[in-house]
Amino acid sequence: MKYSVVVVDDHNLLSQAIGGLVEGFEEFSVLYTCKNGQELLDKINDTKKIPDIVLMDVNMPILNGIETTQQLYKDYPDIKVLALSIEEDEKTILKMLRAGAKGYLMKDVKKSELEKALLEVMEKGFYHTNTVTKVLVDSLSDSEENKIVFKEREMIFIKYACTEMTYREIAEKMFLSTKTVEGYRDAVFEKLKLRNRTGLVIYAIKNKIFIP
Amino acid sequence: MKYSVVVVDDHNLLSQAIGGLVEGFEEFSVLYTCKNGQELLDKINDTKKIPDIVLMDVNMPILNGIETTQQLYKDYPDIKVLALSIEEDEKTILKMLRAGAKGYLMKDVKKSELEKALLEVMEKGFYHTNTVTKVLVDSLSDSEENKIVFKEREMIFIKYACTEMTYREIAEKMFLSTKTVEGYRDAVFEKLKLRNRTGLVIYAIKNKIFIP
DNA sequence: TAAAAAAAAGGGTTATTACCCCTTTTTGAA
DNA sequence: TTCAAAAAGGGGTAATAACCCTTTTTTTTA
Repeated sequence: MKYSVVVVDDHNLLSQAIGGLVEGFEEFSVLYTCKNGQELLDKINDTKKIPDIVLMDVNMPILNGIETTQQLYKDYPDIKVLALSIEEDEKTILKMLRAGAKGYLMKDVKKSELEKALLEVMEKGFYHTNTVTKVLVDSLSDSEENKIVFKEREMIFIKYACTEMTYREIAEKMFLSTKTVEGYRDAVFEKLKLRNRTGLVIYAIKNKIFIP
Repeated sequence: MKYSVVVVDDHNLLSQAIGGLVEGFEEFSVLYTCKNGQELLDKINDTKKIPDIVLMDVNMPILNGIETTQQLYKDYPDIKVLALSIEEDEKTILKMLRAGAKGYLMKDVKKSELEKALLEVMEKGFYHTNTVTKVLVDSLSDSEENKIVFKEREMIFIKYACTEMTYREIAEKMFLSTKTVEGYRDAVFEKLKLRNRTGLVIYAIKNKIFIP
């Protein structure tokens, strides 16, 4: 019995091409394809056709790969997700893996590597390229031994950032230029892999840096 | 013995004019004047010349009237603050009063009213114009009888706003246009008198609308 | 004391936010 | 059934935020 694969990608051409490759593999066959995460979740719920493995694009309209994977992992923990993306940045890779993906491939992956990845995910439970492994190791040193450590000034900045003050106002309070304050913001965002202040406030409250 | 007054305003002309008026009052005399809040706090700490009443501008560089009043109220609760501003908007008035101001006058106040206000603040503890009283009454109905009530959709919006999602992403999640989502934001900000999402996140966590 | 790290700040760009205005459609109650 | 909210959304704009990259000065430490 072949493993069943679902391809989720908003680019019709690409998803068909990938589907074609998969059909060519000895051990795999395509169950169906979807144009976005919502379509996948709906299809699984409606038809109960549950794939063994999902080849998931990360950037899709309606419901993106990260959110879809989270949802899927919650409702169907046995379905393996193998991420397939053009993006290679650390943040995205980590988010996808944290969401439950078993592997992360670039879209320019060779046929042979795709097959290898699919097989390893089904048999070993994961498949990681060197790039992804490095990201994992780096993130590990952030969360275990090294922990995330803020400098004095960064800590002060975080506390001010947990108010309604603009960066200009924070700069006035700290007797610095706004550019310096924005520098602290960038450093803190990088350390915590954040996109905006909303995330910082939640982090600060969670970690009792700021008590509301 | 006359009551001592300190005038804090970044406009030299205006602070001198006000100083002149105060000097003309039977019961008051000017102790000194300052160009911003920081200067006032420094002067009080350095010289220990503590005024009975401070005529405080709201919009000043370095340290504005709201923050200065908060600080002053914490360290010297006996010093009365009478706010003097060109701004007449609800948010500013409320912030100034919450910070501890005993009254709030427009800068185009007449000499006789200024004297009356100073006297009443010293003798009755407060002086409020009709405008300010209305703002107080309105804010009261928000915090006691009426309470702040959010509609269903506003609640959902608030929960999404407590993530790193942009409004565009929230709109996609809620199957609405960004304009509608921005409408919810405006409504919520108005109800809570907020300036930005940072304040909303803190409010939501404080009030257990969102648990991080 | 030379090299490295941290702190401060500037320049520039684009996206997002916050804040107005105002219109249409839907819905609910009088 | 009509009147009034509520819900959804459009247009425009200025300020702010986020994201780059670079430079100078100060502090640390190897």
